[in-house]
Amino acid sequence: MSQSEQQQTETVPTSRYDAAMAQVIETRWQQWWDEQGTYVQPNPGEDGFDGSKPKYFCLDMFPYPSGAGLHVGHPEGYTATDIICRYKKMKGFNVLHPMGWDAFGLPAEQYAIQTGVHPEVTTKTAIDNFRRQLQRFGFCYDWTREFGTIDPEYYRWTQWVFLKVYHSWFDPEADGGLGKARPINDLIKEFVDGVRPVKLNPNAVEYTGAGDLPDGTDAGPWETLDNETRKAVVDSYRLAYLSQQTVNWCPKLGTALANEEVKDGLSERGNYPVFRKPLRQWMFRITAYADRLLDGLSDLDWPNSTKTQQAEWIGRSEGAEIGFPIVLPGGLEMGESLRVFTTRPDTIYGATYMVVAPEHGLVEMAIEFAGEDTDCDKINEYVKTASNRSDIERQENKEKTGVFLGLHVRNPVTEELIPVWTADYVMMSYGTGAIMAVPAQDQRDWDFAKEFDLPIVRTVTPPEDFDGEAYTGDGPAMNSEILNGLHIEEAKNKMIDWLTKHKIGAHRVNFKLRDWLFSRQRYWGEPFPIVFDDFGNHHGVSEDSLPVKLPPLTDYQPVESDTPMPLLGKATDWVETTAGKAGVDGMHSDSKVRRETNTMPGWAGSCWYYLRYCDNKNNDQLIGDAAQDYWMGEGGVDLYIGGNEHAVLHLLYARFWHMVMYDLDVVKSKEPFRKLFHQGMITSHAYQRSNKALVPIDEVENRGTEEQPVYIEIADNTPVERIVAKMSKTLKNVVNPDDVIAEYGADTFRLYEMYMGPLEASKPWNTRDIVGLYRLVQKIWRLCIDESTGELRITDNAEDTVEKQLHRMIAKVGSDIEKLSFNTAIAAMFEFVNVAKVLTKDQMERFVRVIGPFVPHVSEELWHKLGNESSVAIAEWPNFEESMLVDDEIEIPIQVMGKLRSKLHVSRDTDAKELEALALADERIKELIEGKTVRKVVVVPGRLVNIVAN
RNA sequence: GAGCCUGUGGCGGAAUUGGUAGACGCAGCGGACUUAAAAUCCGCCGGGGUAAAACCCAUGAGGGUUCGAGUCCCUCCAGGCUCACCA
Repeated sequence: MSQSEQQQTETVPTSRYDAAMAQVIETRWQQWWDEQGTYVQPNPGEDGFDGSKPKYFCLDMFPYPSGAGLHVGHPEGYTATDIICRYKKMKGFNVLHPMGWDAFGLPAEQYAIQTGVHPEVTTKTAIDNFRRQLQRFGFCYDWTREFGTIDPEYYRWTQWVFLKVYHSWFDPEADGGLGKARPINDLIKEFVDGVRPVKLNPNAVEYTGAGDLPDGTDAGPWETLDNETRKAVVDSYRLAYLSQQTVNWCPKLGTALANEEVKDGLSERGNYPVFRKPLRQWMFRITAYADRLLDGLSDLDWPNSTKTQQAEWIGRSEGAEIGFPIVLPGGLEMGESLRVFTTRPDTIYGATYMVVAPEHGLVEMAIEFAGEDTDCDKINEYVKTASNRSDIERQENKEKTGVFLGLHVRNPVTEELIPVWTADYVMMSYGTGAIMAVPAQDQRDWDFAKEFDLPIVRTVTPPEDFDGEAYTGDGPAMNSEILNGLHIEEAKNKMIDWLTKHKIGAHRVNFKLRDWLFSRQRYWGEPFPIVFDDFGNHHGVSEDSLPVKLPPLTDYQPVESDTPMPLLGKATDWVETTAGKAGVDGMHSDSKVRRETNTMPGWAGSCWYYLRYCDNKNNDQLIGDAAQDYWMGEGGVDLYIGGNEHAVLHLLYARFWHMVMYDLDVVKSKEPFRKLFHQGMITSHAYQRSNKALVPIDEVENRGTEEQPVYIEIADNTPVERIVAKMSKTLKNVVNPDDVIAEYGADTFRLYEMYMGPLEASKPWNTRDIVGLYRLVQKIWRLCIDESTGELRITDNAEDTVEKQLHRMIAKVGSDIEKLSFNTAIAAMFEFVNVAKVLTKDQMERFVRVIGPFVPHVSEELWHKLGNESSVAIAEWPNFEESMLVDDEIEIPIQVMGKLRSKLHVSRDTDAKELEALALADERIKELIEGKTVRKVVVVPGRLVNIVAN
């Protein structure tokens, strides 16, 4: 051994906190917690459950276990909830803090197709990897409650909920007009008893099913009807129903997608083009809940932006539905009206033409009753082009196109005949698929009118200096006979009254929200608990034949095609079965049935998972009463943290399921998630060329200094700008949590992510900054442990300033955790270790507990070194004294005219009079106000003095 | 096009909710210890100004309310997110 090496070994302390020690400490305690069951939270009725404690249900959005492993964004939210849960536990709560896997869905299937490995295998591998990674963070999850949405014991209940919804209808009159779901058997009984007229659901506008009954017509007494008609009527009321719908068909993915899964005409997964196509699909009647989904938002402690997004998605707008009598070529009135929805009934005098969507029924009628002015070829051509245009094309090209249908309607207020056009700027899916065009007050109509030379009549007087085109602002009505002079609101009301009185129209509320398309033609999802008989009628299987297990498929390659071919169709043995085997009540057990071959969308499993955590081992019920009463209580989940990318989809769907289950007495809380919080995105850096193109980080070098960097793209020596960008594989700026833990340990990682900034803010990852938090852990260690011996460093003399600072830290950390302000809580820890040089045993025991939620491993290690045998996780949160938080002597700024000029050092409780006197007597102040008149002295005791003098 | 959010040192961010702007961390600079370095400890650290002070400027820009504005109001600029031909 050389001399220098010898010296080195002598100088390196034997017990220094470094990465190697972090690994040892962290894995040791993680194993111990696991053995001890430290984080296992018993349920009501189980051993060790203490019902006297209040509950805290803290939920993370469970991850989708992808093959790529954990992203640094995952532990951000998870560390936050972990800190809160540990804190709440120490404050005496029973804490429910579970974790599971959202494991069905398209990405897993796509990945399986790419790799040729079965999705069940890849998904389970990914889950194991995710679990390992999460456990390495030392999160206090109760792993005995873990499950995946792909577990048959779990999706059994997903299917059970589907059946519940399937066997229900929405009674709009129930609950005093609020409406609620009721069992479908109630409805049938009302039909049988003659209490309710038997007719197709008037609210089921989408229904085009088998019964051949015109919408709204009474079918006659129940007993006179054949089975087919009865079924058609009942089915039209179901909350889960089959419908021929124009859906978003994605040929590349071989499946239909929900509106929510289509962004800018491309599939959210994979970015493939999406086209409109009619398909027979399972739908959820979520529109029945539009009002309740909207109204329920007001009571929730959710971010405003999320509430706004949901409200806008639901898209409630008030206006009128108006009928315009149709006049065929040649002047024949056939007694039918073209119905439109408008938010501006006051502008009806300016309605100079009508537009219907290309898919609207009137287009066919125009061809059927074609006159001289009807160019059938042109119309057919237009409709065909419009349906072939993907949504992206529609959005890219907003130039107005359209064709005159050759027929007219009578404007019911002016009695004038106005032409009817078809154009793709009117959507079949909104309102009635038809509009009255008022070019003077709507820019889109204006553009169309200009394009096709249609008349424009202003009915709202624009301001004198108005030089725009369509005027959408307020002003007195003009050219509007009975409305002239009225402002918009009054005019609207007056017109609606008039329309109602003349039975031409009525007040109407319209929603953007569409019913939820629930079928997918893919393999990796929950099968429907539904079979079809030889006549094509659907039947739910019985509850006790659940789960309907997903059949193993070796060939899960999707068929890229324009016609849907559900993958489960390949499992012929599974599909072709009998009523007895499938478990259909009320059919002969040998009757042949075919199983539904569509699967549920990825959202299904996440719609109710929070409930299952409460009682995940219950084989008889989705959730037991005692568990539900305790954990869900009145308000549901106490805190739900996850990304805002779920602001609409998941959170809206889950609320909908919850409301249905509430109506059907499955759950007792009105809403699932009382408080919601979104963690911000963790971003990274990348470089940007002058043309805004992004450059990966490994293609740029800094040719300047640290202080004045000059970033140059290596390939062509051009300067680029350093910007904040999302982490992505292509930019090569992804950070792997495993690497960070290996270099610094999990405690440092946790501190770093919490110290980056406010939890809700999006913030860039800065590897350089991690060392600051690493040093904090080391300082904590050195404050408590003698590095050279590994023994505790304890003093018998409590120093006043240290004791005071400790109380402050306890108070600050506690209140900051409650506010989810973790960065400032950590700042308080820095301040404490910067002040404290040595602690008494009593002080150390309090200190170690306060840091516990943030750095559980170091805390546990020190806690045990202090002689404790049980976990610090179940220790009590230390108290602080209010009196220790304030200084006896405080500094009071003296301002003159609002500018800081001097300071007073006075006793904390100096009153206003004395402060004023002291301030005016201050040497510096005397100088400044000399020769001036003191107009006013503002004194805020304990805060400041401001002298107004001039 | 509509709605929402954000803008504070070289960087990440604090600011008792209208009351001393820049807590805390990173980076940087100076010093102590060391043969040297690392680690650690002490100090400095928005700009101008001064020997040092005083003082002046400063929270994207401009205006307003107020004894007092990063915080409230109006206009504008920049960036981000969401929705988007929704009648």
